[in-house]
Amino acid sequence: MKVAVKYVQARRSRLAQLLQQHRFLPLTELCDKLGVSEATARRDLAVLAQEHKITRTYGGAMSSFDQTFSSFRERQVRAPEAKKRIALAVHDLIKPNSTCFLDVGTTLFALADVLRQKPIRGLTLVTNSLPIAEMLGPVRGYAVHLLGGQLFYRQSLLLGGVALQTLKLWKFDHAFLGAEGMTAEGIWNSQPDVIDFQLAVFKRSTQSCVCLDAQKLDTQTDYLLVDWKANFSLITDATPALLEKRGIQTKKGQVISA
Amino acid sequence: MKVAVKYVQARRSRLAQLLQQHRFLPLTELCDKLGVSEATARRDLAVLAQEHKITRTYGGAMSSFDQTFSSFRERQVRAPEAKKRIALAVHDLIKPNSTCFLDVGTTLFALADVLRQKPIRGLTLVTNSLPIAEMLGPVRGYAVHLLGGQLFYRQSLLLGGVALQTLKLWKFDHAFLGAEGMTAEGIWNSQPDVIDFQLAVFKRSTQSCVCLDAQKLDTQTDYLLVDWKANFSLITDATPALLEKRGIQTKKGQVISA
DNA sequence: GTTTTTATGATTGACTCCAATCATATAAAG
DNA sequence: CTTTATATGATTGGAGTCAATCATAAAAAC
Repeated sequence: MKVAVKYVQARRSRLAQLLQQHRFLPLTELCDKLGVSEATARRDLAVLAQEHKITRTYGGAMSSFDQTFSSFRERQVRAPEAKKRIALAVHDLIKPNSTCFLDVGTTLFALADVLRQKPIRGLTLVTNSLPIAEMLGPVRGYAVHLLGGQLFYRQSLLLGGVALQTLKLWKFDHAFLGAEGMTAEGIWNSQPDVIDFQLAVFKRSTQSCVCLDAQKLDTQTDYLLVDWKANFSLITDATPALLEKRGIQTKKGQVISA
Repeated sequence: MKVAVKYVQARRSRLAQLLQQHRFLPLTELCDKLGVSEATARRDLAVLAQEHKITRTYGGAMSSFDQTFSSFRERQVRAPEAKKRIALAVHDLIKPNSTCFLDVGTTLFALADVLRQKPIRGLTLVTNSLPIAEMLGPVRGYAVHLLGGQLFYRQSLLLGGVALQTLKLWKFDHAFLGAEGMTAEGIWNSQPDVIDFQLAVFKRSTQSCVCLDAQKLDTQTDYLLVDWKANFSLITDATPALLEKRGIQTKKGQVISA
């Protein structure tokens, strides 16, 4: 039984929109929502797939537009077990009702995941990482703030003058930062404006922690963030013996082992 | 042929991680990536699904964590055609190399989608909406900035003192705002801090536009944003005749019809 | 008003996916 | 070293999905 062309187009529009709102919908559910048979839904999906408006899977469909910070999430995560251990060690440090800054990076993302799964009461969390904000935003009892700034999409982070300016409004109990490497000389990163930002975070924090796994040992990039005399803690899965073996001389109590 | 328990656990961890990095993977691809048979992959997926670490679908799997601003995206979108027309009308207004502010709301999200599909060269875009930042972040040639502030996850927006502060750093060629309703008296919204913020945006914009579809006619909420004497443009699919019929007296050239 | 076009749901046979079962081989336990 | 447990891949039969086909009914065109 033929229906009017404009009804068909409206139905297909609504179908595409439904799939934009859900990550995946099985065919039977699409039939229910649209009030059509499987055969009709299949034909609609075939047309929309051909127009690249949806993505077809076996038994269902999803939208074509990938609304996640895909370049961040596709990044190869190395040493996930070590990062998880560091994240758990950090979790043990954080007290209820405290204010923490979370930097960008896969170790901090692992920390966000632990904070999501094991919430700590009354936390105020400040970050410039959009995936971390996205991860922790739904957790009841958390007040999540973003610093703002220019969006660097590939790294899923916000930087620039605005971020530095809004940073000045904050005072953190703890700050948890990432870096690219650590050597006998200190902690290294590869972008000067990231370092500027991180130093600014240091200044505004009662306790500043750099979270690095053992794979970052002996990695030196272009810019020295801090040397070992500076006032910060290192949270790492590398043992004190291993650190000493690599010529890293830390102060008493500076290293927190994960 | 039995393999060690720790190999099984490592493989399952890697499987969960793979699915965190991709929205969906078919079973055959998971087999390829993990180097196991379908039967083994199915058993692994069954275990991970039971532990709520992944979501199983017919023919494949995806991660459990829903990494989109789901409360925003699940919101019922009404009058999508009208919103699309308004979005296209706005697109026609925007000149290359200009600086625009995009507010929160489903009409502005439709605008973001048009700006994604039909990019305008050299735009600087400022927003406090995370889905809009996420949508436009990947577009080459766009500089996307977020204002920062406290994350209101359900509305997927940033508000508060920080947002107002960082707003002061900007001057917009155009600002495109949403609202809850319009009557003979003016434009209405339902939250005072949203109105404070929007008025601050008005002040910093050469041209301020409110984008409302006809469904918002005769809708009055708690707070008046602006009356019709104020200096702003209305971009709407409601005809001038319909506006006049509802007792809305606009200034010459104030209404841009979509 | 008549003819043509086409969208629909039902049906069908082919294809894909699935869990259960089994034999085998290795890890784990004693 | 022996015995037990269990992870694996292959196989199987059942379940689910799929596109093609068809009859029907209404929209569209004339």
